[in-house]
Amino acid sequence: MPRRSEPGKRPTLADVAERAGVSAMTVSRVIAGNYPVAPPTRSKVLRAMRDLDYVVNAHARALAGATTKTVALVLDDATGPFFAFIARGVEQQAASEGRLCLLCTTHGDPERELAVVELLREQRAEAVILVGGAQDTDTYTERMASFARALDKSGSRLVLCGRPSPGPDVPATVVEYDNEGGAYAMTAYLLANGHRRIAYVGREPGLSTTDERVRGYRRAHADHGVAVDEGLIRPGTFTRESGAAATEALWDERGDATAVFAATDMVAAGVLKALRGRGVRVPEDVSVVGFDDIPLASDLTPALTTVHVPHEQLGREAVRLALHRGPDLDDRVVLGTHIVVRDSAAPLRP
Amino acid sequence: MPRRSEPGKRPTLADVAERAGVSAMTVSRVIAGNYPVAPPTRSKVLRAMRDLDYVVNAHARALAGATTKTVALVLDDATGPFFAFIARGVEQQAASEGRLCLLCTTHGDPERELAVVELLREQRAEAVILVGGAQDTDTYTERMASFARALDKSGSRLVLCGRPSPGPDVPATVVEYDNEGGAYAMTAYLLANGHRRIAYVGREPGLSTTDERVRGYRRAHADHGVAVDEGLIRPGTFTRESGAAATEALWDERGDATAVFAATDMVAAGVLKALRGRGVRVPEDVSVVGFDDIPLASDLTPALTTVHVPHEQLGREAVRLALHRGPDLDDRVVLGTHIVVRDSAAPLRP
DNA sequence: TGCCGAATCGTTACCGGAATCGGTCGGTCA
DNA sequence: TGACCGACCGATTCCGGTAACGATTCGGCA
Repeated sequence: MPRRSEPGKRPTLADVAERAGVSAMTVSRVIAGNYPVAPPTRSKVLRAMRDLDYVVNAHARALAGATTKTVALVLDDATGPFFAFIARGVEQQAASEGRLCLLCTTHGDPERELAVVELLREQRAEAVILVGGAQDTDTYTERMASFARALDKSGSRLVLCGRPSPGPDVPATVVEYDNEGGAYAMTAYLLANGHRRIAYVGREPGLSTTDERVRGYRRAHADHGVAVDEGLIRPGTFTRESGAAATEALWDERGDATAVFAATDMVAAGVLKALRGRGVRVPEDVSVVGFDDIPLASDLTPALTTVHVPHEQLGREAVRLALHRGPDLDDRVVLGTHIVVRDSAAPLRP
Repeated sequence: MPRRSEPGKRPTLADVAERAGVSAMTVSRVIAGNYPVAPPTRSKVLRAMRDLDYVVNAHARALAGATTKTVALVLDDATGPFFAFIARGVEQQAASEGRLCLLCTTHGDPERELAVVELLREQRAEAVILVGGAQDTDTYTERMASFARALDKSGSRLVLCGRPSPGPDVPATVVEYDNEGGAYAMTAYLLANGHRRIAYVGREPGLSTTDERVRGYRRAHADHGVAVDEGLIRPGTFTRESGAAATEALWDERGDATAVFAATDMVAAGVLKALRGRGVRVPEDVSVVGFDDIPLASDLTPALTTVHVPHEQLGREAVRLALHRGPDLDDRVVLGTHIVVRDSAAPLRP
């Protein structure tokens, strides 16, 4: 028998069905829209739905076998310089595919990352998108592989976004961008402008991102027949302070670099600050370039020449690939990067 | 009879129960932990859960009457200058209260906002947090009231964050910050520094935020016995370009302002750029101040003196208030603002 | 007139947990 | 010694949908 609508409760399918004088199944079909329902019946149902202010229960629907229509985005910290752009890409693509987006943060804590993944297993999200963040590479691969398998068992797809692939035979999707190519192009640009002593500032040890960028830096040197001066590759973290400190140290030690390739735009901001403090003019005396193309880059003085990373597209692709997977679609995509020329780099002056 | 665990399926409560040799209810109690279970029984159950790699189904749980443990955050655009900070506050507080966070964006489109609210009604989110964004004030109040009532019927609480209250008798929670007070303090600061002709740049018509700030601006003038020169209050939107354009127009028309109060930091960036273009020195010739205290503020040259808005706390309070409501807790909270003195404002020089 | 298939709609059986209810068992207290 | 209490556990029902299958109606056509 159809459940009568008690006053305090939210209306259910059965309530709508009763009011419309049809069965619950018919109401369900009207909502789904993928099954023929006679027009008069349909309008009766729609009317009842409106009268009762009925809304489906997403959880009941999810439980009954339909998909959850949910993707989850996991990032270090929502306030990171470019996470917002990835989030926008993810949210937009998710919305356009009729999905809702769950947001979690880990603050770079692997333990919390694990807890979050467990939480998302409970949620049965269709995709779990892990974004960026520093990784200790020794356990990274197996951690990701374990996440991928666990999520797979719960019916979710793991997507690694801007993170290295955990290797083959792991049920995960990877969306990366061309770190090496970007660094190569930028280094080649500086070399073509006559620079020969190009410092690389902010090499964070054990971070694949850094390794790839340095690889591009080296390859560009090799292709231009220029030997890399190892003393110009300076370690550091991806912060403004680190960029400033590394620059101070470099100039204290030797002041002969004519260009500085900062590991990130944030590092470049620190580099610029340190150089300004020393009275070094940019780009007249020294050229400075960055990587990422965050909004800050165009706000700096001088506006920063940098490598553009398609953050928003990264997020979009992550959702797209996770949702429609097939034999024709690849499990790994590498998005292109390109340099953006602004005012902080100039040809070498004799 | 307990359902036997078919190979392909995810394990359920019944599977765990069967393996542990107890009833499903007992397993449920072990998980909930709020009901006595004999230690041997408990460990048997825990073991079975581990063996089967069991995870609860959040949707089944939500359906069975427990709460959804979910809050929803709705904002214009994740890449806005301070939305990320609100998002961080919301996510952190949600996480610390054991809730998951749904993220939706509207791109300032009221129609999409409505669609999003409907979607969230289906999700039965415990709280729906609407953040900032431009509002056409004529229909705003009734729209919010309608949202509040609709969500209330679906068991969700509407939270307006940084938005004006829709009035009493509406089942909504409001978390605001002191726009008028911040503008008052900043204007008073400039007046105390000897400035008498203080331009207000970026009054966006029909936006309550603007109205409140201008009110503080006026009140400070009145309290200091200084007449407001209406010609110094300039309209505009909250963008860099608008700030630059308004400054150009103002200086073309009259160049006698000794200080500029920009409606937002972003506007201030435009003001600074326009002044720099005209060779006007900041703060030697003209003082410039902003509102919001976004990261950009400290990156500008000179670093911007501005009004700090506690964005992160705003998000945190939104979740906190929505979750534990009671007769002792208020439905409306106004967070304080305060000025942050940096380098862009100086005493008036004779 | 009678058969057949398409169009519609209802019935039944879950989905995976939580809550209610009731019952067993060991021990306390008068 | 018997009433009573609290810890502990299981059967049952319900939550609000969906999928699969069955039933019914009706027009076309032989």
